[in-house]
Amino acid sequence: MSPAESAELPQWDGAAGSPGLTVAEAVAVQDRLRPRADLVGPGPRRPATVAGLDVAYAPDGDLLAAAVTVLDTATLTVVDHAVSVGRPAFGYVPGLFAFRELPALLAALDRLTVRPELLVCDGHGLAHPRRFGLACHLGVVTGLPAIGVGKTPLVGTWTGPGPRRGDTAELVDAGEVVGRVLRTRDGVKPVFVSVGHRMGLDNAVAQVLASTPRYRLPETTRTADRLCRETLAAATGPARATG
DNA sequence: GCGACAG
DNA sequence: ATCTTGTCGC
Repeated sequence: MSPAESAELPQWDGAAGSPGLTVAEAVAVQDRLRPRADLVGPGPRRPATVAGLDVAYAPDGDLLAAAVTVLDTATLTVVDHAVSVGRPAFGYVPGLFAFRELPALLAALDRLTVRPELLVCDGHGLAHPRRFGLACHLGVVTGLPAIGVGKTPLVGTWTGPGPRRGDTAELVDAGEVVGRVLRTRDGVKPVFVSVGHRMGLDNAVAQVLASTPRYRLPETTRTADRLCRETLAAATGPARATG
């Protein structure tokens, strides 16, 4: 990467380890934004496009690359994409993920030329200790329908689901249904689906199934994951010759 | 008080 | 998230 490009890397307040917000302030922000999340939807039943978002971190944790891919739902092929490179905006605090990744994700979203009809986030939405995970935050901030698809649980308990693709179990936390545990492939570890914004849980599960024709994770997540890793590699490895 | 804890 | 050897299977 050229010096000119490096100079344009987005820089957000607070380098890693010195966040611009305190934990208490971040929690207060979540409490203030939570009422603005639409958890009912139902959201578009047949969206034409769906976006995947993901972030990759450099080994030292000082640099990150965010990627957004927009897929045509009919073919599940990428029709648009964008990336951003920067520093984590907050330390790693389970429950405060958005403050770490959201700035970079928003920067990438801003560079899209196609406005996706749904955001599929790598992480949770409602299935969060304060019911305001990354997917809720991203949805509220962008105004777009958003759902969370987590690979591991953050909160909640469940029983099942059955062993076949499409089998589900309720994800329950403190007596509330906060999401659904969904088997996307026969005999493979399930994923955790929760509502983010402007989409109901039934539809969220349907959208995830529609985007997992072959692997455990949605094509949205897979394409975004690949893109952010490639972007990070390009921003890190090769371009350090003269040193 | 102690452990667990999205990415 | 990232690191990392080996192993099972299409």
